[in-house]
Amino acid sequence: MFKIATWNVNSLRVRLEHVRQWLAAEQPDVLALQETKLPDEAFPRQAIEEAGYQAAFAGQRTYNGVAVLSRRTGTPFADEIPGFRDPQRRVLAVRFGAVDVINLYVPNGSQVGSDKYAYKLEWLRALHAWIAELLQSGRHLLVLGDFNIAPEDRDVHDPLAWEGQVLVSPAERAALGKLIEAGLVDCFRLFEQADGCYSWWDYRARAFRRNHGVRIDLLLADRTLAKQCKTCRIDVGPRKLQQPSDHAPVIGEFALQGTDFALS
DNA sequence: ATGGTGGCGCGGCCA
Repeated sequence: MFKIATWNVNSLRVRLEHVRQWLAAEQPDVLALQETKLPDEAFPRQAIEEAGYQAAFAGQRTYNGVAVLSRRTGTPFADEIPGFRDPQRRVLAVRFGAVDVINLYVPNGSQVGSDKYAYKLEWLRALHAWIAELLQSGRHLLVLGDFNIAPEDRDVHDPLAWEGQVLVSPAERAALGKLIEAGLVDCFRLFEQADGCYSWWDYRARAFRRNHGVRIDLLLADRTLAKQCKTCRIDVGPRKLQQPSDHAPVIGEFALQGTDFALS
């Protein structure tokens, strides 16, 4: 079984021990991190290697920053959306055998109608072109990360209060819908899930204790890999720790049967 | 409640 997870850690420096404890407990094959908030020269490579993982990273001071931790050594092949120049480090794609793992920290968008919102939609347009091209070329994809989009109203604790806001606006959901139409599957919804499953809760107003959350951290797979997905769940455990990230990890397990998927 | 909390880095931005 191939186990892969995504986690927005909101500063890897602050959350390093949470990450190390979680790796030891869950032992995923791959962990995609977002908001590491570290320049590459400050990446805690040694601490990650001591935990038994290789690290690829595209870092940035203060904001953004992504990393892919893995038991096996992968081949990084993109740290930007091709053709979309961006000083913000939000993308890291790593090839493991026949599977391309694409780790994303989608822009938040701030407010509907703002410059940051326009940037988010442009970013998602460029992402779609890239993903569609990879799928058409027959690559197997696992696209995961903090999408900053809640796919449906059932992914939002109070859809009426959120209506029209960033994370749920129709244009953002349409952009996610285009990724799905291109040939990706939201693995979480392949399985029966309890009501009120979320992956992010605001630090403010005791939102986690009241489960006032949204599901914006996603694991998407191409249709072939999706058929081999055996589980997908959100682990709220780390959100309960002292000084937690505001996001919880999302974990998927794949059978990866067939010679295409010999991840050697 | 145009607030609230947290990270970065030391004032103000970002989420």
